[in-house]
Amino acid sequence: MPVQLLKIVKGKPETPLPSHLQKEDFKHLQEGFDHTNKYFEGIVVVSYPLTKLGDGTDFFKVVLQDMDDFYSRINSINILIYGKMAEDCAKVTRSGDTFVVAGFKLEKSPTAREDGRHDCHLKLSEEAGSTIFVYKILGECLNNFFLFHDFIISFQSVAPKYLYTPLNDLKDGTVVNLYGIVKFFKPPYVSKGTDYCSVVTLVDPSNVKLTCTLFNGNLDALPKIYKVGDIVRFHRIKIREYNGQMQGITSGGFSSLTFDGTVGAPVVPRTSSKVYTFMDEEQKVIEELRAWAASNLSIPGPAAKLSGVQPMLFFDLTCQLVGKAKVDGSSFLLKVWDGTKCPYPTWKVPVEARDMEGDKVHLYQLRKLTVDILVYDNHVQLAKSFQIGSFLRIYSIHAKQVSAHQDVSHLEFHLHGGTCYGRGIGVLPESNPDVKELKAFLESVDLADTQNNESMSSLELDSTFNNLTDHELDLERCQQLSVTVLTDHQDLSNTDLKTILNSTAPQQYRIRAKLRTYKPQKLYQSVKLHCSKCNSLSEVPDGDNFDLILQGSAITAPNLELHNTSWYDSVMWTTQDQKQRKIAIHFVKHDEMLQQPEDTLLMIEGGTLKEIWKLTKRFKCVIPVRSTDNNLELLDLSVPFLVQGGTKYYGCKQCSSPKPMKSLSSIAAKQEPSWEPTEIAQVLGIEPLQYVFIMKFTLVDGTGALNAYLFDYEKFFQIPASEILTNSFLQEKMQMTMNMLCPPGRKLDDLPWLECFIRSYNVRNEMKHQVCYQIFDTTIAEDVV
DNA sequence: TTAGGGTTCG
Repeated sequence: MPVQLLKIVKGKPETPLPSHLQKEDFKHLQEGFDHTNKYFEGIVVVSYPLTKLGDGTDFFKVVLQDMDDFYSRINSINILIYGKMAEDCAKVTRSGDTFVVAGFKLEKSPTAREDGRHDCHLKLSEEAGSTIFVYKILGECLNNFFLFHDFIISFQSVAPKYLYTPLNDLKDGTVVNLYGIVKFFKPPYVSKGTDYCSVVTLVDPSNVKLTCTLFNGNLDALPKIYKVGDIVRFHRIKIREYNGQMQGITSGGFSSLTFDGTVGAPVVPRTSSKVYTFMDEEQKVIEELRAWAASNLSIPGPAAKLSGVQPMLFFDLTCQLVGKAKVDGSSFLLKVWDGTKCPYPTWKVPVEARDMEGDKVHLYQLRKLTVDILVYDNHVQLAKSFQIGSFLRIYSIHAKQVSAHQDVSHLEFHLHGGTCYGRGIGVLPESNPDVKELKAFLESVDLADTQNNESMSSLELDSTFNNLTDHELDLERCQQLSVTVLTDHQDLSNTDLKTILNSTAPQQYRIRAKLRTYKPQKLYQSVKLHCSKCNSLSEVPDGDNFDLILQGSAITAPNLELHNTSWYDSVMWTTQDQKQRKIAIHFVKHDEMLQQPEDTLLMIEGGTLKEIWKLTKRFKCVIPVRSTDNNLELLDLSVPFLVQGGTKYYGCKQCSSPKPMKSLSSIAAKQEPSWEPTEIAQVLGIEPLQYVFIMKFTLVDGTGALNAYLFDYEKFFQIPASEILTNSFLQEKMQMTMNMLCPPGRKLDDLPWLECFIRSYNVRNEMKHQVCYQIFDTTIAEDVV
């Protein structure tokens, strides 16, 4: 058994507690100390039966022993728990469990003299805002997605088991516990009664659906479902027959946990419950449901960005709230952004400046990127309550195309009244992976960029326009200044193209010319892979090929003898579909411990493209592998040897000599493995290919025309070629840049000037000799991109 | 009690 397991068994949970909580020493559990944001941790040495106090309140008492000072004369303290928290806690607590308690009230213990324990006791209840984390003795660990599978599978939990009913086995009039995958949901909305309501349709591997209607006066008590495909666990849901079908409805004591449904994502429950059980079975069930869903349900892909909005359709948007304003009695304005630019003109809802809530400077800075979403009727009350800066997911926004005066149409965003099709709004916590991604993206958005480029993509219906549009102003500017700048050789003077064409190669020139046309016009076709060793260029393989090779490699089952080595932990499961595909994931360890998901490199056998893609959202690096008799190995070099973030890294077939995966263990053993692609490539014997833009510019200056090649990793467009294929924002940025260099439909006179360095060189083969030109040491002017 | 899934008044 690996050594790190003992660390957990001996009562040292590795789980990250909420970061604001600080550990409190046993000896500091005294009156006069401030225990706000403090927690105490101890082992349950005695637990008394659950009882009722005179007023009917449930009461549960345990004794916690301080493990930091085990041999002190006084090292235990009474913990008194009241109400529902007592009931919940009593169900799961056993001697030997570790308790972490926070938000407690400290009082003098009247029984200290008799029981010889601490002279204070701690009182906890849900009403007082207390929190209890219960760690089971056998290595269960809240929040820890790794959960040391092989360890847990070999032990049975000591806690009482809940029974879960499959959805095809529900009976009218019963109260049951169940699991399900969210097939449809309405985010909580204000009902016409006194409560919030959320409607959730679940499905499970029995392929039976169940629609549940959930009510609660407390928004937080309803399941925290963020997207279709999430997995829920409901406890104590009442089953009734309605219109000939089974229906779920909240009953007293209803509680829920929600999990991300993505294969390989951390199994972290989302819940507002202060106490909940979370055992080895949960981990397994969630993983099984994820695997079943991945092969049997079609879970929608990533949601649209504003840059990808389709007119006349409905879409879900993950965004940040920048401003809000009342409009009238039945509608309310949310001003939001997601860092991308909507390619269509969008409306601005006229509101009085004094009614607009939000940071004025921020609203102004983001004015070109924010969109106005008007929400109606039942959504108004909820919308009013949102904090500026919070992250929202707005479900089923209507992108309505409206033709206004002079046939100029614009897009309006409405969240219509009602809850059809899950129409609604939810707040996402900052811990949500989509929010983390969005936040990082928003921070990377350079506002100066969009201010200049704004006019290229849309004519805002904005009263700030004067006689000249920004577009015209830009053109005027371009006619005088160059849209490119030189990064070196400033002393060189210009040479006209005719002189260059009449000269011998090789030479270098500074030129001033206009871009008459360029190839390829479809910019994504300009991205190639380059091997700096053999200087070969190749096309970027498409996903279909990747998928085919993955399917081929999935035919061979993972070799169990290669599982769980000193440097990685392995998990394996079988898909429930007809293919019965076996998937194995090997999580690489560092210093015998698993790292946080965002730092983790994993290897996957038998996964599909979709599964690999999902894993890359959560984990730092994913390497598709296959097993042979003795080793884990890379697949064919037609597929990436590494997927990191959104980028697929390929190796040169000609120059690489792939080594078995165990070569990676040398990086894993390093002080702080950074998992740099170049380093990974090196130990795996891979000569990495670099993404590069290859374009042909036809340049003219009135004296002649020549074709010059652009060979650019990043410098010219200031966009990494490696990211362009997966980042729609960068694609849009590049398209805008090209539109600026070579505005479509313009006469030659109206084109902007480009200052460039070009070098001439000879290309000779048996048949002919040719002089070619390449652009170098040139970049797009800062105020253009 | 409320809602009981299946796009819109604006």
